[in-house]
Amino acid sequence: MITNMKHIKNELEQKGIKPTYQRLCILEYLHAHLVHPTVEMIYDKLVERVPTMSKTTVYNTLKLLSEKGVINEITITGTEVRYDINCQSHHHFLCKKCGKIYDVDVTCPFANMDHKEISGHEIQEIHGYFKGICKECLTNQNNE
Amino acid sequence: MITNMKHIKNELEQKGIKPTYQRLCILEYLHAHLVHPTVEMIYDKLVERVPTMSKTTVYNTLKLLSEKGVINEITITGTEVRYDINCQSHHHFLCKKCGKIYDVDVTCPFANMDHKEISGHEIQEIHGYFKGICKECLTNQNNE
DNA sequence: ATTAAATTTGTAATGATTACAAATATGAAA
DNA sequence: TTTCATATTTGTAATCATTACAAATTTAAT
Repeated sequence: MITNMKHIKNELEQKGIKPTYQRLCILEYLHAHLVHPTVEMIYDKLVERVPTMSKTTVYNTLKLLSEKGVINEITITGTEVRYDINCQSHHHFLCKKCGKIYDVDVTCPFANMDHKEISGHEIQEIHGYFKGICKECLTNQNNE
Repeated sequence: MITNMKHIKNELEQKGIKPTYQRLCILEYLHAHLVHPTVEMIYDKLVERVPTMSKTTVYNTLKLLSEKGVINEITITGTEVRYDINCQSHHHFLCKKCGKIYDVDVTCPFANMDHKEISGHEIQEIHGYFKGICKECLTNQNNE
């Protein structure tokens, strides 16, 4: 996947978002880090390169990108929002032990749902996720 | 559904949870209020009947019940956890406008999944939800 | 260069949740 | 029943994520 600044600038412009430097940095970070980072993680890394970066800007930008459909909010943990670039529909797996979120390769069962409503409610987003113990933690358990 | 205290006491005992008065009250409340309440909502109502009830107890109890599989944590909103008695597998719809969470009557596509693992991760919970604008808010919009 | 609008920034406030220790209730043993 | 150990509950203080807000800065158009 080509994710240089020029492409990211295009991505923002196509969605009608003014491509400011901060926004470019934040979106680039998400393209480069597909581990579903928190606001904290994004801010901590970016502030190293861009010392004037403010955490409020990270919040504002993520909110804007989310509203415009560029990224997704992942609300699995209940304590903090994680962020994901909005690519093809996929699901997530949250490890209850280490807290890591994995992409899961199951095709969303509702992705090709012809109707965009359910019980009269207008559907805008479809989410699915699993919780449990991840592969890595399972093998670690056996070695203890 | 019969949800008197005796049945709720049994429910707790069968799961190996000591049926204290506070726990009975909290679980009874969840049985009687299937609107996916927050901790705040549960506490505010119960403290009227049981003035000594502490919010920490509500937190502790909900955590315990959740760990024992008696109830489910719903982490759709990202800002607060909602609670649900753990009945048959179902999905949820969150209205982005009014914040209400509806039960949605779609059979979980993964419910009868024969394998309890995915990509090597051990599956303990399966969740699915939709976000959008609910029926009620849609009709209200048209009247404004 | 000027000005208005949009964006960014820092700080303070809010709200949910957790930590923790004291108080209380429970249940078994004497 | 009394005593003692353990589990539970309670209240307060701390923490952590998020939001509110106004001042500072940047941007874009005139």
